[in-house]
Amino acid sequence: MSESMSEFQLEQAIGMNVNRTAFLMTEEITRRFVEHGYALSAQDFSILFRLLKQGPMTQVEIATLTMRDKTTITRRIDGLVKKQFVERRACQDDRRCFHVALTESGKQAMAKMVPMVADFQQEMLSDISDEEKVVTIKTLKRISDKLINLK
Amino acid sequence: MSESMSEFQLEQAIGMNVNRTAFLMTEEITRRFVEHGYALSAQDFSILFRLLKQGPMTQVEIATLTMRDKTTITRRIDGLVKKQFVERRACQDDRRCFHVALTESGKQAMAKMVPMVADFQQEMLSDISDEEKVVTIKTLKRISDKLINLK
DNA sequence: GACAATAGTTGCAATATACAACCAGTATGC
DNA sequence: GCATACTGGTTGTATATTGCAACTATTGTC
Repeated sequence: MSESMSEFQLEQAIGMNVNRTAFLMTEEITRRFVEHGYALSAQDFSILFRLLKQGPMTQVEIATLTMRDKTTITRRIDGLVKKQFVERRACQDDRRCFHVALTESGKQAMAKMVPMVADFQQEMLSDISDEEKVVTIKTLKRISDKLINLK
Repeated sequence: MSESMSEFQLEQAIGMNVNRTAFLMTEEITRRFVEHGYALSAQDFSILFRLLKQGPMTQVEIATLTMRDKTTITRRIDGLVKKQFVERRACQDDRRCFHVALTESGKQAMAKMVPMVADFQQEMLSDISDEEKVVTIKTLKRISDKLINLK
């Protein structure tokens, strides 16, 4: 069942490679954001990106998608509001919630940042064949799906 | 050169999948550590694993391998010393540095944890073919190598 | 021997996070 | 239609992780 302890190699381990790559990609894209005048975390970018693609959503929806506690999202949205990337709009039919939506300046910022991210990712994959990309993404998805099912 | 903004899909993006998978794997393995009575972060495990495989090393060496500031490592090692997983041994030939080494109880803990991690990773990859595993790890390595060269 | 470099620590601040407790509003059951 | 449960969001608080600046002690270089 289990590999023996002496056989287990960290360098060949999927976990170590996934973590390392995630760390380095996040670091580099954050560096590029800063370089272009956007002080934004990769996490915040992914929230903005979802708002761009899927339109306004409530904080609980964002919390579910990003797998964070809703209190964490309250404070992240506070930060994004302060940076004027998003605004909270009252829901029409439910006075408890907001629709968090990109502002005009948020949209303009995304028009700069999305191509930066797309270029960055293409750059990272430049010498990887299409088939290898597909396999890699499929494998990562299967692992994360499996982990979500465990919860 | 760049994909247009409207074409860029987060779900197909390597960055998003790498991050998500890293987050979920880290969360799950940490949960399993706790479940077995080891309150240890995945980061700390990787330090212990390196000490197990490569033997004692200085804090600066650990900082380089884990890509953290040496002050961060000072405090992580403080924590591992407090948990009695490692000890600082004076270097013979250089009175500035320590060799950080696994203690006996650290080795015993690793004898439990390494199979847990190995099993976990095998479990995650159980329905992935060998070839797909190889491709995935190779792709991740190429990306992280590329990012390290950027620095 | 003076000066630069290195290993490690400490003070400090920033960031990220979640849990508990709470408020306000909505939905359900009877 | 009222009591109760549930839901969306906020605030207080605590914890963890991290790095920079500044420092000490030691070693290496010229």
